[in-house]
Amino acid sequence: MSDGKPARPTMEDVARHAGVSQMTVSRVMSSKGYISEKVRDKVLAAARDIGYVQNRLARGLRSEQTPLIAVVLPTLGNTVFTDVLSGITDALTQNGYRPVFGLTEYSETREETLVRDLLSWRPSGIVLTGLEHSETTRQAIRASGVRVAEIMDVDGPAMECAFGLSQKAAGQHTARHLLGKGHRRFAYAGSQNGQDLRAVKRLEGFRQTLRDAGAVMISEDVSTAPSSMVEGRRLTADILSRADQPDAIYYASDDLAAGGLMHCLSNGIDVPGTLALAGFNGLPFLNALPLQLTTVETPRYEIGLQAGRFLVSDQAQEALPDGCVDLGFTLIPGQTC
Amino acid sequence: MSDGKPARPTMEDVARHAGVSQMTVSRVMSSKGYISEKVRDKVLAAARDIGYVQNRLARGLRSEQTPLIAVVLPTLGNTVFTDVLSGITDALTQNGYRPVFGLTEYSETREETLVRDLLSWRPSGIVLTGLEHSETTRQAIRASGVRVAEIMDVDGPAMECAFGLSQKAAGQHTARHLLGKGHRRFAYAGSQNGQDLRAVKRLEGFRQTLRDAGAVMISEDVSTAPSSMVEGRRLTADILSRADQPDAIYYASDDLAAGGLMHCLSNGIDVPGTLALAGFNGLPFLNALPLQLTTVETPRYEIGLQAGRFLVSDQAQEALPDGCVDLGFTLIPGQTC
DNA sequence: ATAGAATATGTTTACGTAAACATATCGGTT
DNA sequence: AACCGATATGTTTACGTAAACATATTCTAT
Repeated sequence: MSDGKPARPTMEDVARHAGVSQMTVSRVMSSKGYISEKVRDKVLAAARDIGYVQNRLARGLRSEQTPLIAVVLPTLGNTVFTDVLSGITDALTQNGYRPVFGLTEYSETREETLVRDLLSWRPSGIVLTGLEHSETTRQAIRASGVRVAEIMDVDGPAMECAFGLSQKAAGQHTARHLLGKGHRRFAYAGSQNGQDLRAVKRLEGFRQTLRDAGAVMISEDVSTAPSSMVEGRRLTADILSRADQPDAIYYASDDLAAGGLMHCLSNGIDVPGTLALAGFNGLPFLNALPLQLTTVETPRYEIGLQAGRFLVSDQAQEALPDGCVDLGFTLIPGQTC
Repeated sequence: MSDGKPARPTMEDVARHAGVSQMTVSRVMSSKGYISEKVRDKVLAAARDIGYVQNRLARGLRSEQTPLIAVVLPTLGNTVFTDVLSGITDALTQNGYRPVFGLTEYSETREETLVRDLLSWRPSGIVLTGLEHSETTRQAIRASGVRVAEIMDVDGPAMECAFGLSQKAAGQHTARHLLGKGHRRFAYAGSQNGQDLRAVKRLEGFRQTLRDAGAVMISEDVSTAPSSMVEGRRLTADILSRADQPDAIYYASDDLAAGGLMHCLSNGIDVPGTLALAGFNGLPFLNALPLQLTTVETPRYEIGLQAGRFLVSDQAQEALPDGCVDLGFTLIPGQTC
C-alpha cells in the first residue's frame, strides 16, 4: 500500500476501465471522429470514476497546437489594461481558449524576453500592446508562425491586425475641442517618463493641432512615476507655480487629470474659468468627481474582445488597408473646459 | 523550395549544428548537470543561429512539472482582483513562473469547470479566491497534488494555506467605529446578489457587533448588478426614500459607497451629520472624492504577492494554526462618519 | 443480394524533451 | 602506477496524447 506518487490516471487507464482502446478514449475526449453513444457514455463514466483529467501538455505536443493565447501588456496597474484583459479573457473563454500573460512594465527589452518565453508554450496566438516592437520581437513571432493581434493603437502598420483607436486623432480631437472653447495657452502633463508610446502619439496629435491653430504649448511636464492622482496633483501644482501660466492643461490620463482637478478645487482655482482640464480614457471613477471631467472615452473592453475573437477565429478580420481595425473614441465634453 | 510548414527547430537541430548530442543541448538549456564552458557557448550560439525556442509542452510532459500557476478569480471588473493579480504576477515572474487564469463570475459551478480545465495544464500550483469551494473542486485539486493558496479570506479552515484578512473582523471593526461615532440606525447596501461571500462575511460581522451593542439594522438591500457607483447611488436613493431612515449606511464596497456619497452631495444631504457612510477596500480613487470616505483598506497587492511566493517556494509558509496568513486591514476614518 | 459509402473501433507511431543509466576523461591521492 | 571521485558527454527510453493508417461493422441504394 505504498504510493509516494498518486500517479494521475491516463487515457490508458480510462480505456482499460471502459474496455476500449486508448485511441477510442482520445476520440471521446476530443469529440473527433465517429463514436457510438454507448461507447461514449461508457468512456465518460469510466473517466469520471477514476478521476481522469486530460493532459494538455501531451495533447499540445502531439497535435502541435494549443488553446492558449499569449497576452503581453505593459501593466495591470492601469484600468485601461485590465479592461482590455477582461475583454480578451471573455473572448477566449467563450471559445475554449485560455490566456497566459506577462507584463512588460513598458520596457522593450522585457517585451523581447517575455515574448520569447511565452512562445515556448506554443500558443496559437499572441496579443501585443501597441504597434512598436523590436526587430527581435517581430522576428521571433514571425518565425513561430503564431497569429498576432496588436491592441490600443492603429496609427501605423500592423504585423497582422491591430485593434484600437487613433491615438493621434484623439489628441487632435481634444486639442480642437479646447481651442473651440477659446483656450490658447496650453500645458501638458504626462507620466511614465514617456514610455507609454500611445500617450506620446496623443501628444503629437495635440501639438500638431495647436501648431496649426497658432496656439502655444507653454510646457510639457512628464514625471517618471506611473500615472496616479497624487502624481497629477503634484504635476499640476508644479505647472501652476511658474510665472508663465497656461489656461488649459492636457493630461496623459484621467488619473492625472483628476489629481489636477483636486488641486484646483483645494486651491480655489476656477475650473474651467481660470484653467481648463482634459484627460483621457473615460474611466468610470470620473463620475464620482464633483465636476465632470472632460475626457476621451475609449472602447477598452471592446478592443480586447475583438482582438481575442480575431485570434481564435479562423478567418481573417476585414480590416482597414493597413491591417487595422479602428474602434474609435468618444469625446466627453464634461465641465472642466 | 516548398515549405508549407516552417518546422520549428528542436534540440536535435541545435545539437547537429553544434556537433553535440541532443542531451547535451538539453543540459545547457536547463542548466542541469556538468557542461564545459566551451560546449555551453557553442550550443547557445547554435541555438541563437537557428532561432531555437524551447518547447515547454514537451519539457513539461517529460519532467512532469511546469512553471505554471493556475489563478482563479471571480472577475477582473473589480480593482480588488486586478490588484491581487498584479501581486501574484510579480511574485511568479520573479521566480520564472507564469500565471494562467480564468474567471468564475462568482459562480461555484464555473469554478468547478474552470479548476478542472486549468488542472489539465498540470500547473504546479493554483490560487483560489475565498475559502468556500465545492467538494468536487476540492477533490479535483487534492487528486492533482498541486499546491493551493486561497486568497482574500482567513475566516475558516484553508485547504493548505490562505492569505488574506478576516472579513468578519473588518465588518465588526467598521460597526464599532460607526457605533463609536454615535450612530444607531443602520442600513446595508450590497451588490452582486450576495454572491460575493467575503461581503457576506463582513455583513455578518457587522450585524453581530450591532446586535451586541443593541443597535438596529433597519434594512439590507442587495442588488443583483455588479458593484458600481451608479448602483450605489441607486441603492442609496432607494434606502432614503423609505419612511424608516437610517443614520448610517454600510456599503459592501467603495464603489457603492462613492455612489451613495454622490447621491447625498447632489441632494444636499448632510454627511456625516444626517447620514454617515462607510465603504470597504480603500481604493485609490477615494482620494478624488470631495469628502474622504470612511473605509477599510485591504492589502490586496501584498496578498497576491505572498500567495504567489508561497506557491513557488518549496518550504511551507509559517502560518496560523488553521493554515491562514492574516495580512490584516486598516480602518481609514475619513470624513463620512 | 451486393457494392459502396458511412460509421465505428483498433494498432502503430511520433511529437520534443529529460530521467535513468552508461561511459569517458581528467586531476589528485596513495 | 593504480585508483578514485569529480567532471563531462553520450545512449536509450518514456512521458501522454493524437495523427496516420488499418479494419470491422453497419447502413443505403440499386
